[in-house]
Amino acid sequence: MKKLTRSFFLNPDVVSLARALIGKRLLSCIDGRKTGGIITETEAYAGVTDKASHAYGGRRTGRTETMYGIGGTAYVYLCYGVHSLFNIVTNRKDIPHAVLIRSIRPDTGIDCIMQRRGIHENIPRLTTGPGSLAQALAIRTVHSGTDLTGSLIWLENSDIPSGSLRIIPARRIGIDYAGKDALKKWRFLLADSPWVSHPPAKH
DNA sequence: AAGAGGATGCCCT
DNA sequence: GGGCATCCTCTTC
Repeated sequence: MKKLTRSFFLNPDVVSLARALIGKRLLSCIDGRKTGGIITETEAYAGVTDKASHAYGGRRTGRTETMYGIGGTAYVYLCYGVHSLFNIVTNRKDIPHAVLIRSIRPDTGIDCIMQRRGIHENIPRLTTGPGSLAQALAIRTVHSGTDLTGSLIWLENSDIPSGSLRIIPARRIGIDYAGKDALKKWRFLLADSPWVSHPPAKH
């Protein structure tokens, strides 16, 4: 299947891009093993104007520096001292937009993923939630700055017709400190998929 | 130089 | 629904 190229990641609308990533495939070939699957859950982080973003107000530190690079770069950081969280930097250089990939449905290297996760069945817990997903694909903080048009971590189109995808917007997770921005529905989920970390409330 | 806390996950009740 | 693991990054002194 066809690898996504630079132009895809340069979209200036990070919220649209987060939605467009649902149904694409995320792959890694790390430690000699190819693993990946269909993206089922994402969150948009809109840089300097988004209180939930690490780059809010133009913050620029050693950690966040990669967010200021060109779209199609990985931004990986450690959360709670335990979990690596994988983001895709978007937009042109110096605009620190990013999309957090929260969940995938695995379709490649499932045995390897089960081994890395210490789980011996193919169940949603394997690759849902950003920390679990990064562990499944062996993505660690050393991979921050990786070029996503290369051959270590990359994205592909899937064979799912994009018109057939039902996508649900929802509030982002774990950003209660972000005031009004915490209410924005900038998380996107594949409808009715069990491969998501926080299913939306039902009515 | 030191301390607080975080875009989480897992296990317990 | 609550506690805790675990450590890096950033802020402040």
